[in-house]
Amino acid sequence: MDKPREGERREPSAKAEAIIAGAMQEFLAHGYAATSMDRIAKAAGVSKATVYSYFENKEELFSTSIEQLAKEKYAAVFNPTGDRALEGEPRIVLRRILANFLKMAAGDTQLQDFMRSMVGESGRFPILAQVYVCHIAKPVLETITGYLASHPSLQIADPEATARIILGTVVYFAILQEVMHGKDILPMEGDRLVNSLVDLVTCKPNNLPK
Amino acid sequence: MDKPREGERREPSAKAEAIIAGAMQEFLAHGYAATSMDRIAKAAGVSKATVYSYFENKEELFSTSIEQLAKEKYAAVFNPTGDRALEGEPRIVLRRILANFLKMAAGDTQLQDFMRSMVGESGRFPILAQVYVCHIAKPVLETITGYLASHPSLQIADPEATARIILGTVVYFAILQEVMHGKDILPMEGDRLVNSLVDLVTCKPNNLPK
DNA sequence: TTTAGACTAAACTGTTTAGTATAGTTTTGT
DNA sequence: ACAAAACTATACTAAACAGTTTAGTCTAAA
Repeated sequence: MDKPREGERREPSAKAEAIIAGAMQEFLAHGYAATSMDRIAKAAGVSKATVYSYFENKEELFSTSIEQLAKEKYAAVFNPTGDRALEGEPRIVLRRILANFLKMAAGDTQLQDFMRSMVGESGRFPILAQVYVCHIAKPVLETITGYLASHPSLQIADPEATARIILGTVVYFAILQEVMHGKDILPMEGDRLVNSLVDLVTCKPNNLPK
Repeated sequence: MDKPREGERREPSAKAEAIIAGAMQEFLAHGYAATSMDRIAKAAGVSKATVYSYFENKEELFSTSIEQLAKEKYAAVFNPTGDRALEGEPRIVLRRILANFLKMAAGDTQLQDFMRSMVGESGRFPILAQVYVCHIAKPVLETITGYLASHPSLQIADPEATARIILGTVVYFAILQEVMHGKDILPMEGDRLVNSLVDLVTCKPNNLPK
């Protein structure tokens, strides 16, 4: 009659993983309020009682799922080019990293749904906002800031503010084009934006687009 | 027994306005799925039957409310300084407009909730995304682009891309600081960002912050 | 063979929902 | 003054919801 929760975590049980996977799918597709525990159980191929044996309630399952997704997406967006992604001529490195982010954002509908959930539920789930700020935005901004500051050839007056400009430009572009489906109405090549941005921050706007 | 809907719009009835106001309040506070029509009726000081006499169903009321709010917020954010906001030295004009936007975004919690709803519900309500793209993002980008292009002294190589950089920078800053409550963890003065941004796009990064 | 834990399907509780229907009350124009 | 139109309050239906409980199945170890 005893359930597997007592030791906090016994092992990354296959059932628990299936439940989280099903929960992610449903929460991302329908949002927190419109997703039922019955649907999650069905999507996970598991009984509802099993869901409740692994997770206290709907809120905990939601938080757990989205927090894990945050880790996955962070890793997926910022690792794929390997740890040597920062090697090379700064302007080329910047272009490659930013273009890669935009490519990911355009191709990964789960990432788009994740952005929607994060922003959309941040009011009712402040912990999600905190996870985003601390575990995604902060390390990314610090990485960019550090990179800009450690390359004097770039001549960045205020690396911290410049990091905000860089991240804001590409994230809002992804939101507008993909999340809000703006690319049909306001088309623009990601590379064009990235080139303009890199030219701007490296203070070398020496050519017209294309 | 006949209800006032037959002629599409009879007049901006006080009841209809009250219903929309109540709906906005509840939808912004709790999101679409978690808002009940009973609560909207109560918030509007109106019976539920009256709500259904003015609006077909929940979805229509939601769309109508958010679309109206989009108009109001667009006007509130981009008009308050008057039509002469674009007069004066370009760098000062840019600084004033961007700083004003950030001030609005920081002080208007309804605007923050509106951003949350727009992004959060854009997956389930594509029409909202369309309203945002066509009636907010597009005119704003065109205004900025036109301003940049019509001031050759600014030396903007690609005004269209630069407009995206400007808007993305300030909107994502507002999202990160206010919507996601990042200002407690990653504090930064809005003016510092605006100064860096304007220095960057006008190609005069001639001073360190403050 | 027994036993304990993990699991399932299904029923159940109490609440909430969208939307409708009804019957009575106020407002409005004439 | 009067009748139609607009409105309110309330009750209702049928469905869905979170969360619990029950009764029973499967598996692996003792």
